[in-house]
Order: sequence, then structure tokens, then C-alpha cells
Amino acid sequence: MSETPTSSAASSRIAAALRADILDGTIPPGQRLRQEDIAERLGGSRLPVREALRMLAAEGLVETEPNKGARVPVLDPGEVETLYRMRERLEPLALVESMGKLGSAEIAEIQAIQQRIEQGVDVAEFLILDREFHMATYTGCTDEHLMSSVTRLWNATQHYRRAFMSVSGPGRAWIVNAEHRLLMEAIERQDADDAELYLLGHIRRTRKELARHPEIFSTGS
Amino acid sequence: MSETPTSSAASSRIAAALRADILDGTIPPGQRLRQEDIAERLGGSRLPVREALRMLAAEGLVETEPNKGARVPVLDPGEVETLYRMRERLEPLALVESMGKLGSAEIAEIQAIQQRIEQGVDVAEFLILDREFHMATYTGCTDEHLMSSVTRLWNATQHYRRAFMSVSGPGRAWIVNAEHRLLMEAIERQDADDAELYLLGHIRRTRKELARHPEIFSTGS
DNA sequence: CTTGGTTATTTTGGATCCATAATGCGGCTA
DNA sequence: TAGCCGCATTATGGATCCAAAATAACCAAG
Repeated sequence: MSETPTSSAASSRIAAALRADILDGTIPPGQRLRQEDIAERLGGSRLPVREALRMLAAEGLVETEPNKGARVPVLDPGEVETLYRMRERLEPLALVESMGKLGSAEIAEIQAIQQRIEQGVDVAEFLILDREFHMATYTGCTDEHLMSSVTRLWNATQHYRRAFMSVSGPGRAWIVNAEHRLLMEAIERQDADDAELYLLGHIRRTRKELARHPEIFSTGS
Repeated sequence: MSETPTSSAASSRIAAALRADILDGTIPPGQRLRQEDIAERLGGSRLPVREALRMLAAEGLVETEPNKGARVPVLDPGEVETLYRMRERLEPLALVESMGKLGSAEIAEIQAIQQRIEQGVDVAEFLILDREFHMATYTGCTDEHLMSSVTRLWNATQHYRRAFMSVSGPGRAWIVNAEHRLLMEAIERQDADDAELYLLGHIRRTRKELARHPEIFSTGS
């Protein structure tokens, strides 16, 4: 997807490094990204950094203003809510497109990921595995546009998912596991309608829980 | 200071020029975009051209491959169908978010655009006005992510909308006008449910009509 | 005559240097 | 003392030059 197998491209390598730092929270929302610093820290000139920042902007990970540079976007509760409503509509579509093209190997992979989640993981690990789980259910969807849109939505909301997990704690992990199990079962049954509905409910519930935690959006300043 | 809304940056100016050329068909799908040519034709160096191409890639107007340059994407029928299914799900959301924030001035503007459409226009004009019409119904939606996604979908499908209009002719224009009228009436009534349904039907019908014209996708080679 | 390898050309990707606009600080004035 | 104007600093945007990769043509061998 966003990974660039061509190790040769310096801009892609820089973009990958920045992407990882933003997604795991090392670079938090609101932080300004100075081209010179990045060029020095990751090696290379400022030019590939500029290209990398444009790539990340296309993925929704940074925003750039002319003559003002790039920053990691800071979203307000309304924006995150809209992003989740977009997820509620687009991801069921990706799931429907994906189902039917999923073989037993892919389904086994999905189940393996869910098993690892249920074995108990910390927040950072859960964020990675949960993303892998859902993306695994979309592997049958080969449409570039749809999948890049879904990826953008996950990217843009990643930080707030982590903040939510941190404050809500593992107490309600069983809900996620139950929803994932129902979703997997519907996928195994090849029942697109049920799977679509379970996924919609899963995302919608998360949106509503997020709305009950406005403290996530308080600027740490 | 004198306002410089000119997207002061040269890269933005180049991007705007290319965007216009791609959207109006001057640069057709499949055409390769050589940085040197563009730099010479639109003025400036190759560097702002590269930035412009990245901007357009983010908007879904071009696609870039490492060390292979940029081209206007060529879509197959399946991709266009998926793009329309995405429109069916995202645009009703944008409409709902928009309605309620639309004042009488905005509604008057929507009606003015529709009147110009009904007065009879050629294909090129219709494409512009139809886009203006729908975008006008979304002006109340201030969410950047949602609106940029919608714009991407319109951009990516623009050429195939034009091809479809060219082969289908004005014979079925009354259907579009009827759908637009129903949509406007629901917007006036502030009836979000009805408006959403009319819009969904409008986009879905267009998708199905497009699917009946596979000759649109035949490469002219 | 076809096919394979090889070379030459074209085109993109990257580095360094220069111009321009935004930010921050300090001094000046009311 | 508080507010504002102007200047210095800093960071981004752009141009030119150089290196690497892909494409295309060409020659040679079977």
C-alpha cells in the first residue's frame, strides 16, 4: 500500500519514517515539521523531504500551508465524528467488495490476528493489531481508490484512537472482541449483509464512545 | 497589502492550469505528463512542476510511479463503478451535513444553477454546471476531509462523465432535471431524509446507465 | 530474418545555492 | 507602562546543475 519496495527512493524512505513516527505518536498532532530538521535527522536534502511531506499530505497525515510549512493536523471533536461517519459508510463497502474473494488462507489470517488481540496486549500493540485485523478483512478489495480512502481515514483518526484507548482502558476490550467475533463469523458464512451490519455497528459504537470522551481533545498545553 | 489570493505559489498556479486541462479533457486519460514539457509550457522550473504533480495526485487527477513519471489515470469499468458506489455513500453524508446550514441565498444559488442547466447547454457546459449544482448543495458542509474526498471522486470520474454525456446525448436530460428538481424541493423543505434518498437515487441511476455503455472505456488506440 | 544483448538517449530523482515571505525580538512613542 | 512599528532572523519556495534509472534504438549473432 503506502510502503515503497523500491528502497532506492529517498523521498519514500523519509515518508515511511515520518509516517511511522506520526502513527505511533512520536510526532503528536500540532507539532510543526521543519524541513531542515527532518532532512538532518533522517539524512538527505530538503528536497526529498518536501516530496515526502506532500505524500503524507495526500494520506491525511500532515497538512501544509503555503509559506507556513507542514504540521500534524489537530482535529476537533466534530471533525473526528465526521471521519467516523465516513468510515461507517465506506468500510462496509470495502468489506462487501472484499468478501467472496477471501480464501481460507485469508480467513485464517484474520482469525490469527484476533487471537493475538484476545491474548491481551498493551495499547500500542492493540492499535497495530486492530488495524491489521480490519485491513485483513479488506484484502479482497483490490480497488485502489477505495482502499486509499479507507487508509486515509484510519491515518487521520489514529492519534485519537490511541488517546481513547489510553483513557478508556482495557475494561471494555470484551466489546471489541465480541464485535470482531461476530464479524468474523459472518465473513466465514459469506453473509455480506450481516458482515456489513456488524461492521457498521462496530464503527458507530466507537464513534459514540469517542463522543463521550471530549477530554481526548484538550490540548495538552 | 494587496490581497494575493493567486495561490501565490507558482506550484499552485501550475497545478491549477493542469487541473483545468485534465478536467476539460484537453489532457486525456493515459497521457503521460513530462515534467520538462510542462515546465516549458507553463513557465517556471521543473521543481514546482513536481510539486504540482504531487498535489494533483492527492486530488486523484494524476498517478505517479517512481522513476516512471506521472500520467492521467486510465480507469476500467469496475473502478468507475466502485467510485460511483463511493459517491453514493459519501455524498448523501455531505448533503446531510450541509443541509440546515444552507440559507435562502445558497438555495437561490442552487436554483439559479439548475435554471441555467434547463435552458439547454452543450456537454462541456453541462459538466461544469452539474458539478456546480451538486457542490452548491454541499456548501453548508464545512468538513475539509469529507469535501476533499467528494472532490476527489468527482475529479477521478470527470472524464467518464463527459464520455457518457457525449454518447448518450441530450435525449435523457429530462431525467437529470427531474432528479435535480426533486432534490432541490427536499432541500427547501429541510427534509434531510428525502434529500438523501433522492441524491442516492440520482447517483445510483447514473452508475447503472454508465454500466450500460462499456464503449466509453474502449481505448481509442 | 529474428532475437538477444548492449549502448545511447531521455527522463526522473536529488543536492546545493539563491530569493522571498513569515515569525520573533527589540526599540520607540504615546 | 503598554502598544505599535520596524528590523533581523529563520524557514519555505524556486532555479540550476548533477547523478541514476528507465526507455528506445541499434548492432551483432544465430
